[in-house]
Amino acid sequence: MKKETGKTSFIAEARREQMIEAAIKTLEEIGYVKASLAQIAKRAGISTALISYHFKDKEDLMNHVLMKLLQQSASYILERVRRERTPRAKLHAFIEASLAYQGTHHANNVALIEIIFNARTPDNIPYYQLNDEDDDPILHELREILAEGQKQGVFGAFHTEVMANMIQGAIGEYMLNSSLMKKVDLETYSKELIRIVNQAVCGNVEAGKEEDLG
Amino acid sequence: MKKETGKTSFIAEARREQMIEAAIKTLEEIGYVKASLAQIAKRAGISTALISYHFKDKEDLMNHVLMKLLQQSASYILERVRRERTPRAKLHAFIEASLAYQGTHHANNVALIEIIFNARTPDNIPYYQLNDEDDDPILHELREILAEGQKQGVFGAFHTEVMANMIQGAIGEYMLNSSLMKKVDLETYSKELIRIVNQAVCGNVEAGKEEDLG
DNA sequence: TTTTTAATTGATCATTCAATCAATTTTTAT
DNA sequence: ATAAAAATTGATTGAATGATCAATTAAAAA
Repeated sequence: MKKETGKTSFIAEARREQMIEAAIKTLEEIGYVKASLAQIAKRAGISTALISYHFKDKEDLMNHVLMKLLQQSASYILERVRRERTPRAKLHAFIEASLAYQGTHHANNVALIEIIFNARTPDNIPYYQLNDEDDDPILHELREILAEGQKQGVFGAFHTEVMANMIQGAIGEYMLNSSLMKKVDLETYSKELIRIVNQAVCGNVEAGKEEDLG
Repeated sequence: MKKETGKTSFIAEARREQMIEAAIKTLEEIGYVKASLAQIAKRAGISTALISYHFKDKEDLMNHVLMKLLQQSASYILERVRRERTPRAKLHAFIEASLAYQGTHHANNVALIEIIFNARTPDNIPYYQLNDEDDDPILHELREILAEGQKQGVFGAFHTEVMANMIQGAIGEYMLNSSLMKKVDLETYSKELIRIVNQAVCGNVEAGKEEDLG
């Protein structure tokens, strides 16, 4: 890892992967504030200094963790959405896959939350206030599904940006609100949310026309 | 503040209030991780030791800040909801007030987020995973509005718990997602969200009967 | 006024942490 | 086999932090 070329050896890459996994486990177990390099190293079974050797600094490590978490959930969801053909089926798949991922990758979600709400850029801007550079690919897909449904006339009139974020918010709520998790199991929440959203997007196409809707 | 009686002098109470305000400002400006007692004291124009004198420890201070933030937003929202009479009007007021509070109390919301996603109990449980003891009074009100609307027959059939959390999630999304704030202004988001929710709760009361809805 | 109690401070302590470095082992290249 | 580069470690450093304490000032009670 001494050379500045983009190349990294297999062993270095494996180590980095190992550290990223250990970091995720650490974040889940004790949270960001207590997730010191020593704690992460302990879980990886290595020395603290080795982390500094493979990553520029702690922020660099956390950024790699974050990237991995985002890519993993995005590919999981998008893959399932793209199996479907119609906007309605895609929308259902989107909600179902988003919630299913949370159910099957709990540690990942906790780690994601810990990083997003704790990490800050060098100029001290919290990650949760960062506008995802280009754009969140998941939200982008959701927007496209909604727009396509409206174009095809199977969805009614509504403000797509607001609808998309409402759906995302409803999905995220299940991840954040643990008392909700206790009251409603994942399957029920998924099924009912799909039903409610379906009702919301179906809309009253004629009635909507009286006003200028986005 | 030496005596263990419940009484606190006026001056002590004012100081505590001042420190809580300084803590909110600090949390907004530099975030929880960097919000050391020294930073908070600096913004309050007092010495670090004085915080330890008036609060048991840092966690105690943060708990007081959190309580104040929760009470303030709850009273703001609930007061406006209770002015309305019909379930539909109450629901609209709920959404509008929740979003309006965010718009007019930005610092408070940032501080709230910082605490909820960073603070942990002594046994290391993050606040965001805590089931609000009894129950969140805001969510409770929302549930009641929805149930009452269904009872009166002005709302259709839907799973109230899921609907309530979907609405809360949609509201919270605006607070958390800053790229959304840039794309859609608060007034538009509020108006459109009310419209969408209205469509969702109105429901197709007859069509819903074919299945067993919660 | 005097005395007692409350409020406030500066200094200090022990701890924790990220980062660094020289030294050592392992891997790769010659 | 040997030299060179990469990987890994233990120890250390310097900075930051929460908490504590004796000392000082302000307020309240006597």
